[in-house]
Amino acid sequence: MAWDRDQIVRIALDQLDEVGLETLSLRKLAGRLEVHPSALYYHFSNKQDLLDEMARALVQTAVTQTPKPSEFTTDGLLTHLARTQRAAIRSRRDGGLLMIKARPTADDQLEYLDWLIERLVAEGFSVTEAATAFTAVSNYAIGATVAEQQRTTDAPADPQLLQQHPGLRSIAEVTADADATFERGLRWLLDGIRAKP
Amino acid sequence: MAWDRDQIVRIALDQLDEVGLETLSLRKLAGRLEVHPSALYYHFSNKQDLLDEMARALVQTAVTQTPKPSEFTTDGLLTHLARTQRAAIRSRRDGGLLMIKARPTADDQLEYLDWLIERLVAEGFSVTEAATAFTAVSNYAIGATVAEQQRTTDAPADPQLLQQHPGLRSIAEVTADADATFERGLRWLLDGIRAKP
DNA sequence: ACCTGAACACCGTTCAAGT
DNA sequence: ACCTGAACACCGTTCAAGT
Repeated sequence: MAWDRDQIVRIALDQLDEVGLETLSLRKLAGRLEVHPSALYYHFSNKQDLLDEMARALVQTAVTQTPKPSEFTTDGLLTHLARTQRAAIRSRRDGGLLMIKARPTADDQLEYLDWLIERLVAEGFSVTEAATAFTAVSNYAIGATVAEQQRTTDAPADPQLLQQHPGLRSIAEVTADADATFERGLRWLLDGIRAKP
Repeated sequence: MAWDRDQIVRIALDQLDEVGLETLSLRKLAGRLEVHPSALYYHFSNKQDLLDEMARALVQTAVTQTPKPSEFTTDGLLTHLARTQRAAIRSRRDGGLLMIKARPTADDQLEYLDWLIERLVAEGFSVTEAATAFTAVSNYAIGATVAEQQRTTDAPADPQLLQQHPGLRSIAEVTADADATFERGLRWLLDGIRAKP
């Protein structure tokens, strides 16, 4: 059996789902491939290179799988962007940490990015506004989804703390519905963007 | 010389600034303290415990140092929240990664949180709205600042890619002014929150 | 209370060599 | 082209023991 990059990335993503990013190691991955650890350095220049490829795979499948906006309005486009980022992160355990630690530059993501900014400009944005809006929405989506994902990974909040801090309790109650919280914040941001100035 | 937790945390934060989170190790920290690695386990139950304490220190000094809002309006309160999160992250190398990997529960941060939600309710928010707004602003601030910080850590984008992708180029140009990008996205979000519904 | 010393079970990475 | 095998310089953590 001779492995190639894509196969190794797929199996590395399986390992990620099972053990998490912290415990993901080249040595264990090599063990699963029934190959010596050093063999991985034929396919990847180092661990970071593998992580970059894994993140690229997440984004790529999220871009293709998230339903395209039915209308190319500002709202439709930016909502699609946000949901795509969220889907990419949620598709794997520790997907958020992976996306943060990996360098960007997924090739088809760049096409998507160019296309989206171009369409925003067609909707009446200046290039600067379009790029700023893209950045804001993307950062919101990633921030919200990473927090949401960490919440499932971390231990639940101490009940006694919840008792003592009504603010914390109300946040815990609200964020229990991750979808609604994400969408509401997104809508607020989009409302502001639509109003500009 | 006998160390205590606070001293060790301070020196660990210095080490973080010098070597980054990836290369921060208990062994090197022990070396700097002129102590055997195992000695750290007298003060901290494990590495995560130390990281939690480091994150707590970041947030604590950011909360005390960020100028309090002059007016307790919705805008003033939430802007203060966002800038505090950003200041905490930016205060140290890889501060964003640290805050994401650390469990929350800084004690005075909880007081601040309760106070802020209470004040938002006094401004006419329902508890659910206040908690959702808090979450949205906090997630935006963290997402934006982590991205901003990674940008300084990672290698700059390949000039050839910038040439080929006008969308990417416009984003690079916009995010070069990190302050302006952060503040503009924040204002959009706050505009949407103020408009509710 | 605070630390030493030794040990255990791991890591990522390099490099020469094999087929 | 794809991998082995050995080695290097590291990790976090445990535990008995010292002072």
